[in-house]
Amino acid sequence: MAECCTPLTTEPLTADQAEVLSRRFKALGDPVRLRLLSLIASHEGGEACVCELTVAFPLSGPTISHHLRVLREAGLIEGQRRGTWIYYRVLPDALQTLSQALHPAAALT
Amino acid sequence: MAECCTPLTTEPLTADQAEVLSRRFKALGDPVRLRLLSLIASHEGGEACVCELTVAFPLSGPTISHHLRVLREAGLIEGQRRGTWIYYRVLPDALQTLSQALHPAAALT
DNA sequence: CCCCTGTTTCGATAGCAGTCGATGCAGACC
DNA sequence: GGTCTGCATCGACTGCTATCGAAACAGGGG
Repeated sequence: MAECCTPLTTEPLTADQAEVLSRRFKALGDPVRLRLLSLIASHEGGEACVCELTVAFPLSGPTISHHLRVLREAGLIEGQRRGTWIYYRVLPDALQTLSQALHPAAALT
Repeated sequence: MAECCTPLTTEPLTADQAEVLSRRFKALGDPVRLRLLSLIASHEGGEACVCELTVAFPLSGPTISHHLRVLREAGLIEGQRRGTWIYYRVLPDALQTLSQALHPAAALT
């Protein structure tokens, strides 16, 4: 699974580690997805309904659904159906993994 | 310039902030670029020559040069010519900005 | 049971991104 | 000065991606 908690600044990434990380960073490499993630994460209760997300952008429903799927398949969010609506929630571990990977590791003497 | 030191988990990103951040994340969304960045950052002295980077991948010189340009234009690295060789160095502030943006902000009560 | 709403999936299209070979440019060395 | 090496840029090709409208699917309510 190539888990990586070591900052990429301390030692070179292996090809496998880079593959895993880049997959997630690529998911963040779109302004719409970044705002979707931010909307979900900062929403009350840590989760948001797709209907709330859709109205926040001048984009069609399928497009929002597509971006949510990209985020979901990158392991950054997960969805849960409750009755009529589907609620999305951020997976904090994924964010932390990325945040740690980018940590400048200023401790390099 | 839409600087953002607030984690995207605490409040929704504006469109401008998302534009700036996504530009950098997109640059990280490729395994080759991620490994290039890691190679540069973890290299002795914090900088690496292009010639060392090129031989680390089964890719052509122009392709490596292209990826370095993407990283450079994203503000993640900078290059400096010294004699025959060009040395690239990581800009730590950029990494820290991204790392902070992704911080899970577990402090949300 | 049928419809209505919310969400995803499908198919198509236009634009972007990764890769290469060829070429150009800047220093170094003879 | 000519040439050789290191690196960047150019032009082209291929594959991926963002977006949409149309259609399918899932629950809820009449």
